[in-house]
Amino acid sequence: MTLNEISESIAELWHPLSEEQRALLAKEFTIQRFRKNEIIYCEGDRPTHIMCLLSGKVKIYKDGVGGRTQIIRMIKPVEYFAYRAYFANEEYVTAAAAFEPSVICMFPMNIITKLIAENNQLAQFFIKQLSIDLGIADERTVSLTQKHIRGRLAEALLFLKESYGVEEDESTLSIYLSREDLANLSNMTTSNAIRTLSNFATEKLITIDGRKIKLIDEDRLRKISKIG
Amino acid sequence: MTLNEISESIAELWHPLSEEQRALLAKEFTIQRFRKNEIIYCEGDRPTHIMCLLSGKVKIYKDGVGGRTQIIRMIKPVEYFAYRAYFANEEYVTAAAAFEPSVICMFPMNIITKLIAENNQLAQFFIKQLSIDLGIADERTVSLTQKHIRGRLAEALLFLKESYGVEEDESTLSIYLSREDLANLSNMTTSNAIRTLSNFATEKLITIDGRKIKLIDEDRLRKISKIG
DNA sequence: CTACTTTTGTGCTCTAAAACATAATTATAG
DNA sequence: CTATAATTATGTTTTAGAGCACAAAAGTAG
Repeated sequence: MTLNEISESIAELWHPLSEEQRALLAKEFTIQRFRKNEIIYCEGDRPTHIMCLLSGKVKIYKDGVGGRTQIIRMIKPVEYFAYRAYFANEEYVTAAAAFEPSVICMFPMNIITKLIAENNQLAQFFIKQLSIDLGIADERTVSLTQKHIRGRLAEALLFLKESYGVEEDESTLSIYLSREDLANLSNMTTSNAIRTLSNFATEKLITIDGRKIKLIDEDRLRKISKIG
Repeated sequence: MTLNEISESIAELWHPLSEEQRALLAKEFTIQRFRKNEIIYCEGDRPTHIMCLLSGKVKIYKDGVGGRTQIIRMIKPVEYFAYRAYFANEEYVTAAAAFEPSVICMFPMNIITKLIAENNQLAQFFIKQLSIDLGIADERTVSLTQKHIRGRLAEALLFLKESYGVEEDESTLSIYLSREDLANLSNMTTSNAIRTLSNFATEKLITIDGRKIKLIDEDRLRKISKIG
């Protein structure tokens, strides 16, 4: 990957910078590849780099009580992640892993902090991004605690379409998740994810072929998601 | 309240500013009083001011499906709130109300935005605050979805002590919540809050006298909260 | 003081979802 | 290719917690 290709991808971080600042950043970043299911960072680790997902798919998750895992959010290209803990001066409270082979660009956080101090537009980018994410987190708390299983699964399916899009047929989700990941995303047990998914298929809301999920009746899915 | 007293209170916003910037802010802020249970803003409202709670207690909450309410976070003096939606360029996704008579200082967000653009320390204050809040939201999501009722209630009681402190006896919570608010804070029905609370009393973890709650065995409460 | 509303407390019932059990199918490794 | 593990599928049981009913207590208003 050339520096040019990369600077295309990391636009939001890159654009606000002066030539000098870009030179500094260009000298310091590294690119790292992760295999399917490889862990990127763990809960309790000390954050050192901001990460930008160049290609692939990444989950941010948290292991809770009794071996259950909650997927907190999912990252798609070209999003930034892994910086919250550093700004809060904490260790990571979540973990991150790659769903699929992923390429990640890493910038040392101390450089980013320096650039933020010099460059107000960059500061504002982070303020906005954090604000958006906090709003999503608040919404999600209520969805996950109050909606019923069907509502939560419908929401998850629609979210996956929104985030990662569909294949050429316009309806097959581009992300292939295991039933377990789908369960961890929508706060239910794996067996309930399997059961509810096949109920949705029986009701002709979706079709399933292994991990391929095709959304057939989005309107009704939306309704199910909404009423909970 | 004199400007001096106020500038004491709103330190985090005030300190980073230059004389000129302080003058601007001093000209523009307003003070507003809210009665017990009065609504401060609603979901769907357009945000215009950042608020700083000078005295009193405020809840940020969200009404979900089927008439259930979730308390998302609680504000104590002297904390800032109500700014997230503006930064994200959204309407409020939550509502806010006063638990008790509260005094709130309001600054127009367009002034704050201007000050942020000029003053990098102020930008960094918001980056840090948002980062901390996002971490709390992530933790909370997992607690609320995975812990059992007893764990969630124990967590809520400990949180209330942490946030609002205790009275002179060193163990009575300074905040007097209705059972319903306690339920909405810990994601359960009112009857389960009542029941679980009186179980805790029977087990000598707490004593209850109306809305006065005294924490007796904090260690065990912590254990109950931890194991879920 | 009396009437009315809201909050708290307790018992009982019901149900959504977890837990468990067991196949069948599909990957993965040796 | 075979053995082993992981994932998916389905049926059954169990249970945590919601829902409902009702009474007592405490606020609030007229």
